[in-house]
Amino acid sequence: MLEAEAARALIADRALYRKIANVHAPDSWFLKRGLTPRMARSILPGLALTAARRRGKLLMIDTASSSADGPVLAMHLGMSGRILVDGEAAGDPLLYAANGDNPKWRRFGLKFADGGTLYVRDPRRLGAVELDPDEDRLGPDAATVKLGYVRGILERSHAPVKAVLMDQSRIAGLGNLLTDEVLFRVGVDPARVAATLTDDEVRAIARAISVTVRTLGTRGGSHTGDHMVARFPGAYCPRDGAPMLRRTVGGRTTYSCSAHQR
DNA sequence: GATGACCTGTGA
DNA sequence: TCACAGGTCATC
Repeated sequence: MLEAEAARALIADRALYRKIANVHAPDSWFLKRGLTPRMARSILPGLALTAARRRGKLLMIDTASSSADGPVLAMHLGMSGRILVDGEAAGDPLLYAANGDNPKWRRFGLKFADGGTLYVRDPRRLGAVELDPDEDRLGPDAATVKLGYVRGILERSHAPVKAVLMDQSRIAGLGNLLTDEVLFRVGVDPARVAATLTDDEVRAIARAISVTVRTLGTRGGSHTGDHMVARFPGAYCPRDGAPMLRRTVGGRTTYSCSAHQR
């Protein structure tokens, strides 16, 4: 989600009000929910980008012709995707992904009438492009969730707290690393059953979500390694020196401190 | 709600 | 050669 925000800012900064001349869509598998390369090539040229929005990890770019609004161009970066505008990427290098520039990793792109480009570079092909996405499949964005809402979803779930926080239909934007970071900061074990959290813990979590998203968000992305959670086998907690635990929680590799996360 | 598939580059 | 990383989706 932090990468998505960096990408959104890059697009807002550099790609708005530029008219699409051509569409590069060499990978039909990368287009989702019925969109085909042929459709993209017939619909998008002639439109200009008018706004760059984001909900969780989903990037949404509004388009318009001179006379009417066009479709919303939605892009998902998966875990290894990046946006490049005129060949330049936003944010820092990714932690778990290739950062080279093999042309075959360009899964989708727009060529602007002024000669510039916007590309999605995604080595692992887990990203996606679609038109007019259903935004409501996502919960409220993590940057704006309120205490009452967080309390509501936590107290009525018997899943591990980490699984609840990572569920995009409940809160949009918290991925594996960011969720570990939030729980590390508040000292809560990711495997705790959500409904058993105390009100103090729920408050701390709600607060940590917005603080963490904001403080890490100003530094480019959650894959940059700019974290307190030490994510490698045999690591020790940077806060108290206790051994870090490596487990699977909510279906994902999870690191937590054996001492201060309870 | 939990699990495995999807996909592919990386490093051992 | 193989385990592993991640977000999302279909399936149990």
